[in-house]
Amino acid sequence: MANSSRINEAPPAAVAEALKRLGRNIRTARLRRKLRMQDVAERIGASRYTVADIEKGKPGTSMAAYAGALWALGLLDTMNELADPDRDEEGKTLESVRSPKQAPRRRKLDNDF
Amino acid sequence: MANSSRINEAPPAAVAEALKRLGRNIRTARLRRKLRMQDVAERIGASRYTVADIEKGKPGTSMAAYAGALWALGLLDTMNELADPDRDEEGKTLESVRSPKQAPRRRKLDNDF
DNA sequence: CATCGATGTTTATTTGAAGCAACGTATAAC
DNA sequence: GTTATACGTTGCTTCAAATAAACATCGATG
Repeated sequence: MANSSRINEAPPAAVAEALKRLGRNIRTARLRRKLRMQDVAERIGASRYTVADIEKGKPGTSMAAYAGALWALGLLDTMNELADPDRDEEGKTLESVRSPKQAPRRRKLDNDF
Repeated sequence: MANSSRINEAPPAAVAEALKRLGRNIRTARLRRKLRMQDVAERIGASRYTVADIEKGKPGTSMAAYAGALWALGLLDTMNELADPDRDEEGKTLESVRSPKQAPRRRKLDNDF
């Protein structure tokens, strides 16, 4: 990354916690399968240091690295439900009759929410 | 070569597809909530270009950016099941009686798996 | 309890992610 | 149809993600 964005430098607590839990889950799955960090690294074409970052829940590490780790462990299918529109009940309620391809226009000094 | 890892440059097809689906899901959720890319960007402290990358499923974009987008849309809880050890039936089967904190040692020329 | 591989940590280096500005296109609101 | 805004895309700059080497520590296994 470059100009350091807040989401990577200091993510909201809920996000940071979610990443740490994901990292712990990935580590648990790896150890259950008796694989070394390097084994996972080789399967996804990365270094063992990147796998270590994933298991620490490092925010700035790439999405592909995380997804690749899941893939290497045979857990990629657990990603399919992520933000699944069919399960997004709140979203379905909010949706209007039509499905716009763009967000609605805002007035210049629209300071809502 | 420093920053270029295969997982970011050319992820496995299954991983690339999972990321694109996730990006589409996030876009659907955003539009249902009638938010602009910039609205989501401001909530997570990033630029609209990063949100655009997320919705395209760009592999190299940070995990925190993806998780932050889910958080901004109230969908972070869908991440809790990711690689959940309790649901990892294959992992539980593979696990030995004890839970080692390290992967087993390998011989030097161990070329298995 | 000794060995040696797995993992943590540091440092240095390189490359690409992220920001930003600018321009063009698409679309929704009128 | 007109217009203001959302979105797509490109080129450029900046700085952190990723790598690798080196060393320390942890821990599985005999």
